[in-house]
Amino acid sequence: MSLDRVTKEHRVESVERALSILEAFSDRRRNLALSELADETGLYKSTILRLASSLERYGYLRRDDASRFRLGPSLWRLGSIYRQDFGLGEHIRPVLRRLVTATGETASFYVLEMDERLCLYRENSPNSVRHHLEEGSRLSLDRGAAGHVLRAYGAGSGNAQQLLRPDGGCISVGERNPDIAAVAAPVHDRDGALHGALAVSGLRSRFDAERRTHALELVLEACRELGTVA
Amino acid sequence: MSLDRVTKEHRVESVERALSILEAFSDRRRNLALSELADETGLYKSTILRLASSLERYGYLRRDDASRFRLGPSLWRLGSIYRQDFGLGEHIRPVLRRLVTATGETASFYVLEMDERLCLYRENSPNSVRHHLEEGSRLSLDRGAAGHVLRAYGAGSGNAQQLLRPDGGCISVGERNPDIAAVAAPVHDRDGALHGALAVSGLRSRFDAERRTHALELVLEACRELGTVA
DNA sequence: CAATCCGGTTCTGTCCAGTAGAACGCACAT
DNA sequence: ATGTGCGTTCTACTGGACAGAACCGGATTG
Repeated sequence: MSLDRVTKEHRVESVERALSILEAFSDRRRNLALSELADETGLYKSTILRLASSLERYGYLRRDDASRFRLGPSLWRLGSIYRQDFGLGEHIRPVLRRLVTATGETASFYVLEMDERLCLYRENSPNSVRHHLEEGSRLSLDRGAAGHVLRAYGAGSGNAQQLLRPDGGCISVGERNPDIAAVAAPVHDRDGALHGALAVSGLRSRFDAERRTHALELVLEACRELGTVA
Repeated sequence: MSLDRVTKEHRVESVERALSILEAFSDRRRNLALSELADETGLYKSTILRLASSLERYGYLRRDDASRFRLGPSLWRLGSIYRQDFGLGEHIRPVLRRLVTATGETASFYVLEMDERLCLYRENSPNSVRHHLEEGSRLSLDRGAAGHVLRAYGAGSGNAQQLLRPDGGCISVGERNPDIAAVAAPVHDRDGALHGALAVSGLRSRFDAERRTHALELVLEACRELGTVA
């Protein structure tokens, strides 16, 4: 009987213990002491040291001069391969940059992963000093224009359709962050399947209704352009 | 007795088996069949399926509609945290972009990891159509201006010092790729420790001796600027 | 049409890999 | 001098993980 692979019973407990060590890190917690890892994962320190030794050997973890653990270079290397698999290569940054220039706001590209969105590319606006979000960030799908777009086109969520405009894009104001407004639209690949969502976002005080409408036009046009290379 | 951590005997074989599955992927081989993974890793297919189940569950691997394995989103997310740890945030892309604009060539930032260099940031020149190198790429240290710089300042290699210019930078022509010339210089952090190397590279037919000298001046200036934020 | 091949999946007896958790050493605080 | 907390080492014990055969289904070949 063929179970769904992700939920199937097969598992290797040691591997999942090791991965749970890696999962303890976040952009707010980029280095951790042994005791902190023990607290976070519930693993014994001796267990962590053994697992960490293997992770270090393969470059997934490292230890700094103060014996604190940090994530290792193999993650960046393999993560970059994951991103390359979306096939946007050298095309997306110029497109994002044009959007930044034309709108004065930050431009991003998100993909749908499970029940979240993941930021693959981001070009910050020189104007946005406290709009801090990094490539690699995970965000929810239930707030923000890009979340609605990914939910509507990719996750088959009926209610997200209602949040879309007739042109297929979406505008949100102060949903994920009260001060931020965003516009987004879907990028489809040649087969018509959802590839990701292109978004422009900025402080709502500057990114007003008129500018949002104009930005969405530019985003929709950029999505059509990206759709020809995906 | 305190052994060097990376070479110490402790290891968890199952974890290293799982990681060897991830290591089978590269930018040239972004999706693999079960049999290909078996060939590449030497593991039994049943072993791979068990290990892969855990990797999938944590988002490190996924399977597409054709049952081929691909790297998963967790690698991009954690890899981005690794890159953030270098603290270059929003400062480096504008610096790289200025170098691209001023020189007409591609600009990159590399860090030293073990006995290799790893590309963390890259801004491609619109001119360079076949100068294909991605963020995340690993390169050797023994060829190319950036490799020499990282070896000289970070790996304590005596002979690399000789390849440096009096101003601390380096120029290379056709070392790693016969058609490519590059200039590079070190970025130090506030403590004076090596942070990474900034490089500009392009086709040697266009990136001639005069332009390289000028580019190196700009790179050295940019390195000083980046040194104040690292 | 039957036989063969190949890739992916399932199953289970066996064994040793991996864990739990105590003990230890060291630095720092009281 | 004593107590605390962190990181490291050690080992008896157990169940996690593997090897590898068997199976299934689709594609190919004769």
